[in-house]
Amino acid sequence: MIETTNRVDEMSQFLKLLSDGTRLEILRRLHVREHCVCDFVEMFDISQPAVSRHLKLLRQSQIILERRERQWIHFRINPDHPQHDLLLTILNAMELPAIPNKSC
Amino acid sequence: MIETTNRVDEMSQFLKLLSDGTRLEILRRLHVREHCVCDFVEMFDISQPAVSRHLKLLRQSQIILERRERQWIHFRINPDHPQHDLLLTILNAMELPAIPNKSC
DNA sequence: AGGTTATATAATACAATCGTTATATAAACA
DNA sequence: TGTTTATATAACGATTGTATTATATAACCT
Repeated sequence: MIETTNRVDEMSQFLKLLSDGTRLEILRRLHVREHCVCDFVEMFDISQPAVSRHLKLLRQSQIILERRERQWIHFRINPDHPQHDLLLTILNAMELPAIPNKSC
Repeated sequence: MIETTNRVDEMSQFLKLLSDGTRLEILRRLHVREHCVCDFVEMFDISQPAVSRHLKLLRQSQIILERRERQWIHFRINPDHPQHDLLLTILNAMELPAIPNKSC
């Protein structure tokens, strides 16, 4: 049961990281394309340090990767994260369902 | 963007409910079969009121359904919950990967 | 070198979460 | 009716999460 407990703990940790609206929105944007910190600072109604902290949590858990280019730090989703597939499923589940075609 | 924000909020609320080890374990068990409160009280090293509170959160959000039978209350996963498919994906992601057969 | 821009960290306050113990309710049973 | 069993609620405390402001660091530009 230790094996199972670890899996539950890992999953609950992972889901905890996704269970914040700001972080989910960050990931939703990163799913579309790379963004720098300043994009998110503009985007949200919270302080720059608050944004920085959210990004740090996602980075520390390897859900996102960073790349410095001159003075900007760009973030992107890490496709090699163990739960990457699940992340995509969750992000897709937030998209609007496709509008069905009338008469193909 | 209001539409999107709502979707993000709903999802983060949903994931918050799943981001607790005890609740994930409860759901993992309910995925196998119905359980009564007393099963969970035996199973975990927390008090009966603590178990009751976790079940209340899952019930209030309609992730699980309850059924009273004599003095026991039985819980089961609600297959009609809007995020039911996602829940199953998450529960399955916690299972051990199948051991590949050597030479079929 | 000094100023500006981009980002991170520290200190702190507040709110949310999760546990506990004590108590209430509801059904079963003697 | 009184007791036992199953479950829920209330009150409270400890821990964690998330925000803020102030400050530090790092890169770039005169």
